[in-house]
Amino acid sequence: MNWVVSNMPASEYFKDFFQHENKVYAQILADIAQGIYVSGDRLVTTALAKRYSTSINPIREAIKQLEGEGFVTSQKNSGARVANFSQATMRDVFEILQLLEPYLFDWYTQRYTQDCLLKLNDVLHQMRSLSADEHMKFRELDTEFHWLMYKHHYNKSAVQLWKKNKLILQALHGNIPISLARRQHAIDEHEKILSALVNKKPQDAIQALQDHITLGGQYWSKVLVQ
Amino acid sequence: MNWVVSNMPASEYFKDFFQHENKVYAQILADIAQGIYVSGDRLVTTALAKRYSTSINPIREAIKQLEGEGFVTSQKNSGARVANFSQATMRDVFEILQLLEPYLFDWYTQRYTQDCLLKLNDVLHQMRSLSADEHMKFRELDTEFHWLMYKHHYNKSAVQLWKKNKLILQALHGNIPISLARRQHAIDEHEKILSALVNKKPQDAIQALQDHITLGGQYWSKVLVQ
DNA sequence: TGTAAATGGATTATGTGTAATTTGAATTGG
DNA sequence: CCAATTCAAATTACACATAATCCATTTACA
Repeated sequence: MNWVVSNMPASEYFKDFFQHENKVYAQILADIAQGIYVSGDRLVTTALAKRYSTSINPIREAIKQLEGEGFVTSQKNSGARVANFSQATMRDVFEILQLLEPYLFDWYTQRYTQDCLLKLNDVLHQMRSLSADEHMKFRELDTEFHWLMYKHHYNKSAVQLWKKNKLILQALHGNIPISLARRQHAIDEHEKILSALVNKKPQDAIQALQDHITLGGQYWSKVLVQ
Repeated sequence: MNWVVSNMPASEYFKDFFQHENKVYAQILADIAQGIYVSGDRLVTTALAKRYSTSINPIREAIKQLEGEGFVTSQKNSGARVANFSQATMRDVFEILQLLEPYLFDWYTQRYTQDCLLKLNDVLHQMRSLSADEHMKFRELDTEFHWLMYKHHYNKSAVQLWKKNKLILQALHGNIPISLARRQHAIDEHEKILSALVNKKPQDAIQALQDHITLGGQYWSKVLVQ
């Protein structure tokens, strides 16, 4: 466990992704997403209270909330731990995303404006211009690309669910670097989605999105096997 | 707000649906599902502490967990309320169920045994033999029918998600009676699913399930409009 | 002597009481 | 009739007491 206090980077269109009024809750979650606490780590209330300079109760409540969201598990009289994000979990998460994303995306294909596409293009441009070692930043931009398309969907529960599963993936990936090949593929896939949107071919866009998710899932399951 | 302490009925195959080690949490959730607390009701910690004869902290933690699960919303310094289960929420929930159920069911169509089908048939038989006024019991059996098919799915997050959304629906329906016509239709739809399974026609079964969900959604959205 | 059970102390979770800040509504005054 | 103030009630945070768990060491027995 690493004791650097996390400091989520926030790009322009991405600020709203991690925001939460409860400071302690947001910090713990960000620390889980950043891999400062990893799967299975104990979350000792007294230690966290010191770390975030508050008392035990706020910590306990934040942990309970995270437990409700599935990021944390706890056993009676034996405290809380970061949830077991195993390989099986990743398969589960990917399968849920595979259900959700086309659903969320479908709405977007009927509502997007020129301005939206410009923003997407901007993010894509940032992805291209990243240096080879900025893995975290790349993943963040990838998520941001999708976030821009889903965030205004009318089904807020579905959007929240997507966010939650994305965060779990982020926690699972941790700091594992992405291969440059996969990065290029991801950029290409995003490009394909974007161009289908520009050319007003929603069916192609949906197909491209589904391919993108499947390929991403395949890549990560291979990487995490070893 | 009605102050009868809830007492969830539990049929044979359904016991595991509401079980939770935390007594206070389970009680509050059951009370929300039963409509004892309805959408928008304040959850005053001191009152709940008296009601469940405990102190404020356990109540606060249970509420935080329920907040994480989406059953409760809270504003800073202004306490917690039962989440706003509006009509829009119902549409959202149905749409998520529409994504989830075929996914969960697909696995079942490849794994069910003769014994499973007998249980399903048993539940169906109970549904048929209910008296006209047992609305709650009917809905419970309906849920149980689906629960039997999904509970053993490998994707536990998806199963939990399904449960959560089912509970929200239950809270939304509250004690609204079901028309006898809809009851008969529901029975017919279940019958169709079951017979497709018996005849080993998984595609037909999945189609029947999708129809069943769509028709249920249509019925309830009409009922809740007035 | 080796292994398993038992013991005990330290650590941590859980539950209760209490003080302080905030809220929201009723009351008062203009 | 509207605005400011006051006051009760509830939330929040904190300190403390109790109870359970964990881990290392010791003890008992084959």
